[in-house]
Amino acid sequence: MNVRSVRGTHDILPGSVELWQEIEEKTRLLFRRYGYGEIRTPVLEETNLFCRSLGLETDIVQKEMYTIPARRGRDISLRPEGTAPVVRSYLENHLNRGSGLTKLYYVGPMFRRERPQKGRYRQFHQIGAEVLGSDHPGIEAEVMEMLHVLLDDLGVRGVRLLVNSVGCPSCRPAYVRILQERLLAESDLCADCRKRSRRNPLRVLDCKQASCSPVIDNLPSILDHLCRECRDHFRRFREFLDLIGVSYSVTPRLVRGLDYYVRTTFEMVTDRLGPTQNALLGGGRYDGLSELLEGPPAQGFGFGLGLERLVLLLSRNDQLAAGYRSPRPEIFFAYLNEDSLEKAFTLARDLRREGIFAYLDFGGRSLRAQMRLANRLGSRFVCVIGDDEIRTGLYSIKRMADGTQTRLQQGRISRHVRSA
RNA sequence: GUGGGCGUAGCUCAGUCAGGUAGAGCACAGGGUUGUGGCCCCUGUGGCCGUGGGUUCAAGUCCCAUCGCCCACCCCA
Repeated sequence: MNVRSVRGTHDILPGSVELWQEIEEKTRLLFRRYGYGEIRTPVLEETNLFCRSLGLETDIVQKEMYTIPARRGRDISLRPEGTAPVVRSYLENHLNRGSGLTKLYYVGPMFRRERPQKGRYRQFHQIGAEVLGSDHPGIEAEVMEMLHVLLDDLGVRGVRLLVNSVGCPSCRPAYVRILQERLLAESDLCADCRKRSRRNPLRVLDCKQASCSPVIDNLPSILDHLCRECRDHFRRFREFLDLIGVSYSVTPRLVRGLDYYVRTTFEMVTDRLGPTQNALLGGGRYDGLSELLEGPPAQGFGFGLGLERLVLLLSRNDQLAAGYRSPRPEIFFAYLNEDSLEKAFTLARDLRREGIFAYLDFGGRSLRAQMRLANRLGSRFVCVIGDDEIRTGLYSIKRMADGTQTRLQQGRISRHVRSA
């Protein structure tokens, strides 16, 4: 076949889609308990939305967006992430009216034009949640606790929570200057880091090159340069985490890619996805984002979780992935000729109307082949229809488990299937 | 964008080193059983050997190019 799915995109087929459904169902149920409402925003947004919110220097904006040219200045792009669209919708639809706190979650596809790799695709899916209208550190801990419960519910083990504070506009610039001075004086950095040192020094902290590690380890920590408010916020946040009993490690090197983050940032990582694709989910606070979009001040906090990565983790967990079996027919109608097919056709319809899973094959197979099919599908009963049955009005019903067979009147079939 | 691996039946893969009629298992279809599944046995369908070019009497196999998939780097979910 010469038509294939586009690079980096994948079909989710029966047999694996059920795991996705289970994840989504558990998520919806849980998030509802925490007061989140679902929001569905368009997959297309003005390119500008992402340029302004994520930052022009980010990889996403620089090279990873699928952009469709449109009227000058109004190009549109497939969304590369979920937070900016939610905030856009929040502002556009005045969702802040009424209560001070707005909790929203979403599930859907995101698009980034990168080289596909294990756990990273061009169309991928995220579950995300955003809390708008509060800058309280407690809500941050609540989100993490909720995620903790979700992963636990799903049977994900071995996930570590990393937390950090990246400061705010009043303290971060000073730190970045100090950092940059130190970095420009260093000679043992990789080529990328030398570039980053000039353009975006914070990103150096994220470098995974082994050769850069010793240098990075000796750099000043942002946590030592937070302003009083940020320091208090971060301390309070950790107190709440302790209170709920969620364990974490403070990771000053955790900077994250997007410009809009302030104060608390976090990731949940696992070593079961490889050394670099280790982030299962990530997020943080973005109090200035609304203003970047020319909205009124509005604090925000949220996360995005990579569904493909979650599925990858769970697929190795036999009880969830390998345990799936397609639904088994309760009764399979096998027929011998065209007349009996018509009878089977109407009988199947009647039983389905009673809520029974009735299976009828149109492959023109021999009776033997139909029996084999019924067996392979795991049907509990098979009804064989031939001239005898039509003449007498008594239908042969075979229980596949033990091979016993009885003859029943049409009206009795459903009860028989149900009872056994 | 850079590097590595792999493209042979619907699926999983042998065959490539040493050029000589295209293979196995599973799946599918028919039969052994004229109206009855599983186990077993027999038979059968199914391949531009990714694509194009080159070398050769002869290419799945050697050479060149190209496309695709996977993995890794970068970065992230």
